[in-house]
Order: sequence, then C-alpha cells, then structure tokens
Amino acid sequence: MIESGLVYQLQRAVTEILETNLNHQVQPNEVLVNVTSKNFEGDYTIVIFPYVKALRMSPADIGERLGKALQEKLDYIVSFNLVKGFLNVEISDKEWQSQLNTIFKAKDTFGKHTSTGKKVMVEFSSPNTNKPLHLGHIRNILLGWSMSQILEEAGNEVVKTQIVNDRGIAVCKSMMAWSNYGNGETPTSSGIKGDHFVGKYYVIFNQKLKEEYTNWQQSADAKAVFEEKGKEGQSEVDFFNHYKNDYFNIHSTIGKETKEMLIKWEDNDKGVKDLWHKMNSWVYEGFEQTYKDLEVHFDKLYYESDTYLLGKEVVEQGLSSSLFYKEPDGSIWVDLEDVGLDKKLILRSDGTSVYITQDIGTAQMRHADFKMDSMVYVVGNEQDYHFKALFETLKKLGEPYASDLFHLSYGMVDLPTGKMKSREGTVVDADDLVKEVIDEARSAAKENGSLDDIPVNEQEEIFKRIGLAALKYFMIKINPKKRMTFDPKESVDMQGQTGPYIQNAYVRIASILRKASSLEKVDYSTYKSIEEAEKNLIIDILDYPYIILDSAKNYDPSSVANYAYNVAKDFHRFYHDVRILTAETDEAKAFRLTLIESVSAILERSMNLLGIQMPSRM
RNA sequence: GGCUCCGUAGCUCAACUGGAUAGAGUACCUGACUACGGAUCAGGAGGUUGAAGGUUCGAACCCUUCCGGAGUCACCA
Repeated sequence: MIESGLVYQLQRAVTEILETNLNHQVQPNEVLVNVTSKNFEGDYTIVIFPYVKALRMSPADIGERLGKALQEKLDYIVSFNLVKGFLNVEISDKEWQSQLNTIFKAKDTFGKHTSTGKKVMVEFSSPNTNKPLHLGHIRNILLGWSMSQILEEAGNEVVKTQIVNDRGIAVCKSMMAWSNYGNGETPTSSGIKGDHFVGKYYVIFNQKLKEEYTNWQQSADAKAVFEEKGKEGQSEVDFFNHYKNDYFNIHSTIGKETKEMLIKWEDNDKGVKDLWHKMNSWVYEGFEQTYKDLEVHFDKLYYESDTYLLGKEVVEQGLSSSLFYKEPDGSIWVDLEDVGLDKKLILRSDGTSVYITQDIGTAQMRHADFKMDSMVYVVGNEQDYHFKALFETLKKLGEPYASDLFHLSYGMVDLPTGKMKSREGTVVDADDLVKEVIDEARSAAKENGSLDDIPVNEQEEIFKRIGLAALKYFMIKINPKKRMTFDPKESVDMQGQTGPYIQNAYVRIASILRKASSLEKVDYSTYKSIEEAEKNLIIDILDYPYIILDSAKNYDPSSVANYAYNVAKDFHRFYHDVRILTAETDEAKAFRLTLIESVSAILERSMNLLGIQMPSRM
C-alpha cells in the first residue's frame, strides 16, 4: 500500500537520484519526507542534511541538484525551493486530483496493509472475579481493544484474549462473606448486577475483618506482638496499620477460615466448588454486560483455575538444561543477571508455583492452542519488572514466539482528588461511568433539540454512541505510558479535542451528502485551482497508512486518536472556507463531494479502530 | 539505596522518534455566516520544554550530574 503512495514515490526518486547522480546509497524509507511546515512554500519537504557529510557537499549544492533532478524525474513537481537544508517541493493540482481519484476508487481498501502473515495474541482486561470493573480496567480494555484493531489494520491476524483471575484468596473472601452473611440472597432476589453483588460481599468481608482486627488490638495477645515486633519508637497505631497482612495470616479467625476454604478448593471439595461456580457465574453475567456496554469482546478466554498449576514441566526442562538451579531449601531459581536483572524465583521450596511459573505455562498453552508469532500483554506499569523477567526467561527457554513479546505498559489512572483506593471508596465504577457519560450526551442533545424528530430508540442509540465516544476518546488520546488524571467533568466534554467533535465532522458530511442526493458524476479533472484546505485534506488521507503502521509499531493507539482529530479539524476549517453544495462550478462541487465522502470514510475507519461508532445524526 | 518510567502554556495533552519560528484543546478576552448543522470557525494573550553542563549543522528528544513525582525491588497476584 505504502509503495503506491505519493510520499514513497518521492522517497524512491530521491534514492535513485542519489545513487545514479551522486553515487550514494540509501533506503527509500530512510529518506526523510515531511509535510511542509506552513511557514514555507511547498507541499512536501525533503530533509537533505543527512547526506551532507557523506557527499562532502554543501546542503545548497545537494538541494539544487536534487531539486532539478526530481523535477525532471517526476512530472508532477511544478516547483521547488531551498531553505537551509530543506528542499520543499510543490505538487501539481492535476496530481492532487489524481490522488483523490485513487483514494476514492479504492474505497475501504485504501490504506489496507497487505497481510504480514503474522498472528498476534493480545491479552487485556484480565479482571479478578471478586469485584466489578473500575476505571483502571476501562483504560486497560480500551487500550487492548484499540491495539487489537490497529494491529489487524496493519495486516496481522489478531487473537483477543484475557486471563480471568477466578481463584485465590481474594475470591474466597467474597465466598466466605456470602456464606456467613448472605442468607441465601442472590443477584435476582436483590436486583443487583452479579459482579456488583459479589463485590458487595467482598466489601462486607473486609468490614468484618476490620472489626475483628480492631477488637483484637485490645487483647493481651496483641500487646505482646507489639512488644516483640514493634520498632524502637514506633507508635502502636502505626505498628498496627502495617501489621494488617500479618494479622490476617497469623491471628485472624475469619482469615483462618478463608485460608481453609482455599485449601478445600484446591482439594476439590464439592461444597466449596459448587459455591465457587455459583458465585463466579454471577460475576461473569455482570462482566458480560459491562463488556457489551463497552462494545468489546474476546476470541478466547483463559481461566486461572485452569492454568495456575501449569509451568511445572518447564521447571524440569530448565533444570536439566541447567538454565535454572536449585537452592538447598529446594526452591528453584533462574539467574537473569546476564541481562541486567536479578535472580528470580521460579518454584517455591514447598514445590508450589509462583506468578511467573504460571505465566510461562500459560504462554506455552497458548502457543499450543494458536501457534501465534507474537504476544502483547496489556498490563499496568507496576508490573514492568515482572514482564521483563518473564520475557527473558521465555527467551532463554527458546520459546518460538519469545523474540516478539511486548508488554503494553500503561500508567495508573488518578482522580483529581488523588489515587483511587478501594478501601476509601474512591473507586470509579465502570458501569456508573458508562451510564453517566450517556446521560450527559442525552442532556446535551435534548438541549439543542436536533434529534427530536426521530424515534426514541434511535435517539438512545445515538446518545450511547456520543457518550461512549466522549469517554473512549478521552482515555485513548493520551499516550499509554503516561499516568493520567481522570477528571469526570472533562471526560464528558463534547467540545474541542473530543470524540463528539470528530463525530460532528462525520455527521456534517453525512448531512451534506444526503442533500447532494446523488454524487453527480461530473468529471472534475478540469478543476484547476485546488484550495489549500482541500489539499490539506488529501494530504491527511494519504497519511493514514503511515499512521496505522506507526501506531502498530509503537503499540500506541493514541497516535490514531490524534490523527482522527487532525482530520476532523481540517475538515471543519475546510467547511468554513469553501462552499460545497453551492460551489462556484460543477467541477468544484463534484471534486468537493468526492473529497468529503473520502474524508468521512477515513474518519469512520480511524474511529472504529478505537472502538468508537459514528452516528449519522447527532 | 539499586533499577524503570514520567516532568512541555494556569490546567489536560501533541510534537512524524534528532529537523525549520515547540503545536492543539480547555479556561480567559475579542470577533464570524439571515446556515451545506454553532457539539463549528477565526484572532489575542499564555513557553528559558524541571535545572546545569555536553555531543551535533540542528536537542523537548541522545549523554552526564542534580531536583521533583510515581512504580518496583515478596517463597503475593
């Protein structure tokens, strides 16, 4: 695709000239071609500084020779000028028309990348089954989903997956609380969505634990612990704040019960397993609804309950190839110091596996299932170190996909009031948030009354698309690596650089095209005076395949989000600068109608990659 | 303390991975079409890119040191 584009033609022409005229070799994609900055004459700019040293000529000399040769070689270059080491070339109006023709004829195949033949697995979301999804999951889900779409657009086959953390002590806490205090209540009987229902019992558990802990602190037992383990000069209050985990593990009655429940679960105790199945199924119903509301889905689910014992064979394999080693206490380790990391535990001294063991096992299982060439893990940046260690270990083990693993690490989502903390109830719930943004879209639309003439169910669909666009765009436009502040007020903004702004451009075009009824098939090749605003839009569209490639290469959906905004912005300006339906000539009208139809297609495709649907009205 | 990431306009973010005079949005001020949809457009003001050195024709980006913030250094997941 790229190979047929205007920019590539320039790059290739430059390499050919450099080679034949100046005997200097470069690869076409190394030639730096930018859109000319608006303070200078020209359309595209070739940066010639890189050749100065090798050719031992002045930038002016190289530029002059390059410019002349380019003009001879490519008949659509009408002029060129040289500013310092920058060669600006101007493209003919005829060529712009021909470019638009190509774009328009290609329709949805424009910018499609040829298949890379590679299969990529993307893991995202991966929630625990003891509480509902929150704001942090939303960032994860939106990143994972958009990244999957973009990788596909870049020519890969993509398998979307998640690992459901459906077992462990946290899950047992909810189960414990429900069996002690639930009195047979169910999501149906209480009218509470399943995941919220189970989450409620997780909260109850923590309340009960806290009560128990507070009471215990008055006991002689507690005083003795403080005497023995408290640091010099540490207050009792401070000590007990930090002792919480130990209390749960050593002294707590309900802690003990919960741990016993986990052991029973591992022993396949029927009563515990039945309870576990029942409560997890409630949670899954709830998750299913949230995913549906967010318009995402998965191709394959993995469950931790199936994978938590995996990876032990690997340990044998690693030991026999002396990749791993055994400590006297029986624990097994891998030494990653040669790649700048530490020694990492692979198997506990009691023979049970740890997180990384499971991840190795899961990766192997996935490869057996799908034979993927690479994997992307969408996981928060607090696990940066873990994934480095995991990837290095997989490399050492010689796994076939190990050279192509990526941790799409993203920053935490903060609230303007600070960090989200479940204990302090400052967590933003995913379902609440979705509902809120849709409400906001509804009231904005009701205010300007533009949708009053269509059926209510269609209105609701549009409100949903607008609200979700605001939320999704707000979160995806930020570079994943950055820690972000989530201001609920800003997330429902619909003016400026927002999802609805981009939708508005699309809706305007749809409205014009409806009025134009039939795209009159006037031949616009006689349209001579291409406007600046028109040219900008064509340049934007031509940029699409590069943006996709760039976004896929850098694992960064935000570049697609920013691109879509730029296109919409250029369209809005164009819309004010020129008239479309009442254009000066029939040629101009036909040209512009063709142009905006192409713009609307590219807007829709870009936004769909981000998981955002376009409304036809708003 | 070691390692990793981050620091750009009052605020939220860009900057084609080393390219021209660092751009948008928001908030503030001033304007625009008797309309192809005002969820729009134009203008103004707002910057020593955390600081200081260095490399380079050229640095927000690379190197060094320092300052500030976060994460991580569990036989937790």
